[in-house]
Amino acid sequence: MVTINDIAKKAKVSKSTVSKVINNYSGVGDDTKEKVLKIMKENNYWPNSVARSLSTKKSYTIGIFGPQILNNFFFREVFEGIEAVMGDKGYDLLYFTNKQWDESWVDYSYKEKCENRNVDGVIMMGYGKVNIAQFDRLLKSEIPSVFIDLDLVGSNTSYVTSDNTGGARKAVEYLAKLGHKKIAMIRGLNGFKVSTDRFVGFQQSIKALNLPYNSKWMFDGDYSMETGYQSMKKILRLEEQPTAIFAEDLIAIGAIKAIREAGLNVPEDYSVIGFDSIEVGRHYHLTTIAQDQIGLGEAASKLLLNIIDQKSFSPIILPTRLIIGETCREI
Amino acid sequence: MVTINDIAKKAKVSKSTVSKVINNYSGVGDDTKEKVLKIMKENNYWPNSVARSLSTKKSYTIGIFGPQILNNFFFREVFEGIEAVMGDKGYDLLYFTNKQWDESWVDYSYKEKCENRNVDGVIMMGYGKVNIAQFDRLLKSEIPSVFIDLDLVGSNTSYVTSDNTGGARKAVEYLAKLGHKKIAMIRGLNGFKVSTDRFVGFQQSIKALNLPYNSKWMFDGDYSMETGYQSMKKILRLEEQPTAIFAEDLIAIGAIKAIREAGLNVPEDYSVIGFDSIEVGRHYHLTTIAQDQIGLGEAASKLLLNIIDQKSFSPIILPTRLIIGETCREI
DNA sequence: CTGTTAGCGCGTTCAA
DNA sequence: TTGAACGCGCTAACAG
Repeated sequence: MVTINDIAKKAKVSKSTVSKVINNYSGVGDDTKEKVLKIMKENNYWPNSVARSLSTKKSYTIGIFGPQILNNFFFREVFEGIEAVMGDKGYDLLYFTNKQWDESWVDYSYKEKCENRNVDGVIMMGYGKVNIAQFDRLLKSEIPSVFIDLDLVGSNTSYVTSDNTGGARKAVEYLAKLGHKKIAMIRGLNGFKVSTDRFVGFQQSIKALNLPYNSKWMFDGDYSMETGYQSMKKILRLEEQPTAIFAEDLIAIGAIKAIREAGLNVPEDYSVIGFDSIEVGRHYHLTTIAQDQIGLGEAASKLLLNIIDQKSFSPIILPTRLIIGETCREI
Repeated sequence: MVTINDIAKKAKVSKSTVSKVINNYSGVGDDTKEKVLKIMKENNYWPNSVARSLSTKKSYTIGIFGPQILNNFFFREVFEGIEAVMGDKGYDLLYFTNKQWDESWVDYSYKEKCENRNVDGVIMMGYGKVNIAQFDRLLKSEIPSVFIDLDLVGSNTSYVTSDNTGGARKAVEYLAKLGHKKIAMIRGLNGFKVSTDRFVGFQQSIKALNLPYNSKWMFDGDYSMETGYQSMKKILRLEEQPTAIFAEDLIAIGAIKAIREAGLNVPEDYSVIGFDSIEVGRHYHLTTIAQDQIGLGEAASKLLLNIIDQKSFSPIILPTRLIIGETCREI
């Protein structure tokens, strides 16, 4: 590896002069500067980030934590948005694996892992209310951090999320416009803010539109097709039937599967509206409330960069959008 | 941030003694060792990786390059395998964004980017034959590297891939067993080794089984539903019709769409067999040749660790598996 | 405008 | 068994 010393020797100057050229500082003669630049290029030289960050405390690295990122098609798109913005600004991304240091640390040592790698900031995604206690030391530290879909704030912490409450209202309002009054909701992701918010929005609209609320039409589960499938089977056995189902995309797909297995059809027998707009949903022509996943990643990145620059740390709430597919009908 | 000096002072020993404790070296008294360990724990101390890698040249970081990783559901699963193995071994993953240093570098500076970040090794994925020239400096360097689906070898370079040739043969053999003789193939990913290999396997089987080969049944395109859709529309207009279609999953799904739009059915009118076994395919009950994506990531990681340890660098070819869905029928 | 020196946090000789 | 001194590659004060 070619180092600053190599360049200095070849250019017959001191390494601090080379350093000044690298950082484009003033106080270097035009001819020496040119000479140094020439030799740098000839040798494919670029200053080592690791050594650099040791003395500057700036690594141009953003840490990423998330227990479910890689096997989740939602976060995959968020990641895409992060990459675009951070790449433009000259940052690389350090994905922290689940490696553990010591049994006494388990995986609550976010702060130490960040300090250990000198990251300039960290994006946390895929965590719910249940994990909050784990973030204690991180939140109290000086490390700039942005949470996705978890409303934590602090002097160096903020968050980005979609307008889940408003999105759920949109879903109910759309169904109501089509004439639906009896609406079931299947929730996944228990203990996650997104789920709570959507439930709140659902209830707000039910009340505002004077629609009947029936606790038998409310279901809980995890974020899976299976939850939708099993919940829908229960709905099918109900005496008083809803005419529409509201559920996150993957769950909605499971529900559709159960409906079809029962010899019924969507939207003829039940209208189904999803939430998220994941790729798979498009193959079902699912009517859904879309989030802007890439936008979430971009917004999180810009917010984090602002926090790093000590500019602003106001949370960002992104709007949702109704996408009309073929799974809802007028009744 | 608490450093080795803080610990040394609090324990009233020199920092080199602390260093010896950290690295579990011999030559430290039991009582001093215990005292130091106690103070380390009390202060949530862990040695800084950045500083450490500067002197040891070992960063416990694996670099990841890939132009299409994040928006590709195939590589998402590969990534999952990488994370599992690397996490176990104490490595974190550095995802290189598309940031550029200088117009004269464009994005061919893999070697320098690796050196710049002191990564211990690098996994390259999503590249094809067309990119080979870009890897010249990387391959000639000492940096341990593993390519996924690109057969590059060297003293510190190796690769991992699926048995694409054999997989394609399996597909044709299965169709032949069902009575199909006239088989069309739609290829995506031009310029990529996987595509070439699959085509070779296809032709081998056609020859071995004495099936008719018709150049009008061969189609090229990119890896997209659209390619499948458009190619299938052309097939539908052909005088001499094939009875079965072989194509990568996403392409196969596009073909199915075209078939259905024409008022025909799968597998009644055409049998369709895919390759890859991506998640979306399961929603179509696609018969397909499955690769082990997670296994690819795991194998690449283990191979890279072996190269790092100077153990072995033999390429790894993973077997494929026929998954019988509902898109092929006996004729 | 240029070079010398010290220090970032850690590992590694080599004396003591 | 311990610690002082040096170096990893770079930046930043400070002299000259």
